[in-house]
Amino acid sequence: MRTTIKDIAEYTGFSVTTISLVLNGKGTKIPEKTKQIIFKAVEDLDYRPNQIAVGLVKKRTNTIGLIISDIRNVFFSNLAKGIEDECRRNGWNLVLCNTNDMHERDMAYIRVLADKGVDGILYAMSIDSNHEKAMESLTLMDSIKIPYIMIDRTFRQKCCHYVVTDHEVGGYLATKHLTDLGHRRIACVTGPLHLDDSKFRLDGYRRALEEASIPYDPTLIYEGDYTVEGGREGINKLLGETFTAVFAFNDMSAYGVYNVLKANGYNIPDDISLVGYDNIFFSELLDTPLTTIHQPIYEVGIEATKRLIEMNEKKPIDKLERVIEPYLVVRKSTSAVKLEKTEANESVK
Amino acid sequence: MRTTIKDIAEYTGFSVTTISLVLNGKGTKIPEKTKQIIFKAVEDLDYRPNQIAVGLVKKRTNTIGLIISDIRNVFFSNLAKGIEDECRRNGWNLVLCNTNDMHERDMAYIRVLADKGVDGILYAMSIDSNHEKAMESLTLMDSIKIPYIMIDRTFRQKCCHYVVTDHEVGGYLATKHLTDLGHRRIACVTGPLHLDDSKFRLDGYRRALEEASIPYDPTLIYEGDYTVEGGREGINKLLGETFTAVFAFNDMSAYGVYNVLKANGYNIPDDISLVGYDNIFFSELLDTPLTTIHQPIYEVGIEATKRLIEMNEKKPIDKLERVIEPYLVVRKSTSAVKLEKTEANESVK
DNA sequence: TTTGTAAGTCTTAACGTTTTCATGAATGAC
DNA sequence: GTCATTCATGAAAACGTTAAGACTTACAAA
Repeated sequence: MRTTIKDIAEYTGFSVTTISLVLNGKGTKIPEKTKQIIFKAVEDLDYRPNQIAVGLVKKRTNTIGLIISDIRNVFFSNLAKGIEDECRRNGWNLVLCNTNDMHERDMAYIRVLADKGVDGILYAMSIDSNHEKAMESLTLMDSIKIPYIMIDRTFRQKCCHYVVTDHEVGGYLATKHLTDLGHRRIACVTGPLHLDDSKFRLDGYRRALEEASIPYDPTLIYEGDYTVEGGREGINKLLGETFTAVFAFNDMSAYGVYNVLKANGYNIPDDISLVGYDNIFFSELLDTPLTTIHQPIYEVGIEATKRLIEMNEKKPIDKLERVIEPYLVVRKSTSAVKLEKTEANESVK
Repeated sequence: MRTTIKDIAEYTGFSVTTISLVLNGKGTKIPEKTKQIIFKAVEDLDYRPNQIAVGLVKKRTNTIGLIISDIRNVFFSNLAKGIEDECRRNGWNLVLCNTNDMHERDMAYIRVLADKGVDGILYAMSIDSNHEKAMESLTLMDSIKIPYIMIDRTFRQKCCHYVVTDHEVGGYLATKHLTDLGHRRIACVTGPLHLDDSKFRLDGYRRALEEASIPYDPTLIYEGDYTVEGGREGINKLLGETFTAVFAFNDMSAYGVYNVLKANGYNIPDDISLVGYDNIFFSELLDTPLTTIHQPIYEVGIEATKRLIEMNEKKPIDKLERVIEPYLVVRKSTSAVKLEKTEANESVK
C-alpha cells in the first residue's frame, strides 16, 4: 500500500520520531547529514504523510466547509471560486454543501462538517430560514465550536462574524441612478423580504426616493424570490401600474423582467429602464446590456476565507464585520426618462 | 470538548467496544435493554463519531474529490451540482478543486486528494493537457490506487473509466439541423482541437456534411477556446468568408458570435443562423433564444458519482464507458436559408 | 573526578475509533 | 455433575501520525 512514516523509519534506520521531526522542520538538533538521508528516503519511497492521521493528532484538517443553496447559481459559483482560490493559496481544501435553500439541510450539513473536523465554515443561510430557524442553525453553529463566518446574508438578531456587501448602498445606488435620470415611478421586484439583504436593498431604494422627494408607493413593490420566473411573475403583476423604470433586486429576476417587457413590445430603455443587481457576467451579453449593481462577490469569498484561516492561526477575533462596497455598472438598459412619458405618468398620478 | 465514545462508555458503564458494536449495528448478541441505555446516553450527551478517527481505522472517508477547471463555468457548476446531490443522497461529501485548466494543478490536487484519503476522484482533465501531460496525470492517478472516473473529457490513448456525453452525435445533430434547413456553407467556431470532445464534435459536423453531400471546407473552421472572447475573435476572422450559418462548439463562444454578428448589423437567424452547444440556462434568455445542443451534464454528474460509489461498495468494475446522448433544442436562432442568400453564396462559390 | 550541558536520537503515549480475540457467566445436554 | 455451547461484555491492538519527555554519549567546566 501507501508508504508510511514507518517505512521511512525502517528504510533509513532512524525512528519515526526523527523522521517526523525532520519533515516538520522541528529537527533543529538533527545534523544535516541525517536530514539528507531522510529526505532522500522520502523521495525514493515517495512518502507523503497521511492527512487523516495528521488530522487526528493535530486536530486540524486545513479544510473549510461551504454551505450555500445551489452552486449552479452564478452568484454562488463566483463566491465558491473566490473561496477555493484562497484555500489553495494556503494549502487548504474546500468541501461543498448545497442545501437547495432548505433549512433542515443547513442543519444536517453543519453537523456533518463538524463530524468531518473542518476547521471553519462559511455559511450562506438558507433562504427559507425564518427567525426561528435562523436562530436554530446559528445556535447549532455555536455549539459545535468551529469558527464560522456568515457570507452574503446576515441575521441581525444574532451577533456573528460576517463578510457581506453593503446591500443598502447597492439599493441606493441603483435607485439614485434612476432618479438622477428623471424617473419618479420606479417599480421593484425584490427578493424575499424576510432576508436582510432584500430588506437592506429596499431601505436603500427608499433612501434614494426620499432624497429625490419621491413618495414611497407600496403598489410598485413586488416581493419576488430572486429567480427568473419570479421576475416574470413580478413584472406581469406590476404591468397594471404606471412606471418608467424597474429595479430588479438581482440579475436573474431582471432577466425575467427583461423577457416579459420585450415580449410585450416595450423598448428597453426607451419605454422602460431596467436595472439589476449582481452583475452576473451574462448581463453584459444581453442585446440590451443590463445596467446593474456589481457585487464583488469573488472578493467576498477571498476575504471571508482569509479571515477564517486567520481565526485558526491566531487568537480568536472579537467580531468580524466586513462590509464590501458594491458599485453601479451603467450599460444600455437605462436612460433618461422621456418627457412625454413623464407627462403621461403625471397625468395618471 | 466534543463527546467521545469514551464518554459514552463512562456514562453507561459499558466498554467502548460495546458502544461501538451497538452503534454500528453489530451488536447482535447485545440485549435490547443495553442498547436502549446506550442509545439514551448517545442522545443525552449528543454523541456523534469523529469521522477522522473512523476514517483512520476504516480507511474510508466517504468523500469524493472533484477536479475541474473553474466552477464559475456554468457547465461545471451544473456538473458539480449533480455530483453533490448524488453524494448527499448517499451520505458522502464532495471536495472541490479548481485547476484553472493548469496541468500542474491537476497534478497537485491529485496528490492532495490522495493524502486526504478520498475514496474516489471525478476528473475533468485540464484543457492545457497535451498528450504527454495527459499521460502524466493519468499515470499519477493510477499510482495512487484510488478509483477515478473521467468526466466530460476522455483521453483515447489510455484506457480508463469514463462518463461522457456523445460529442460526435452532438456535433452531428447540430450540423444536420442546419443542413436540413438548407444551409450548405456552415462555419464552425470549435474548441481546442487537441481535446477529444472538440475533435468528436468536428467529426459529427463532417458526418452531417457528408450525408448532405457538402464538401468539407477548412477555411470555414476556426479553432476557438470555448470562451466568449474566442467566439468574438472567431467570427471576426470568419466574416471574410461566405456562409449562412455558424455552429459554435459551446454556448459561451456562441454568445461571442451572437454579439459580433448583431453588432455588425446581421440579423439572426434571417441573415445567419447560429447554433450553440451546452444549453446553458442563459441561452433561452437571449433576445433571439439560442438553438443549441443540450448536454445532460447534471445527469453525467449523477451517473459518475453513482458509479464511483459503487466501485467502493462492490468489487472493481471491468471498464466503465458510459455515454449519455445529447439532444437538439431548437429555438429562434436558426431558420431555413433564404433563397437569395443561397444564390449569392452559390455565385461566390 | 564529578557535574553539567548539549547533541542526537528514541520510547511512549496520545488522538478516537473499529475489530479481533479473550473471558466469564449462564444454559443446556448427557 | 461435567462438558460444551451460547451469551454478554471487555481488553488490547491497530490505523498513521505528532509530541512530550527520556535516554545516551560526548565534551567542557569546576
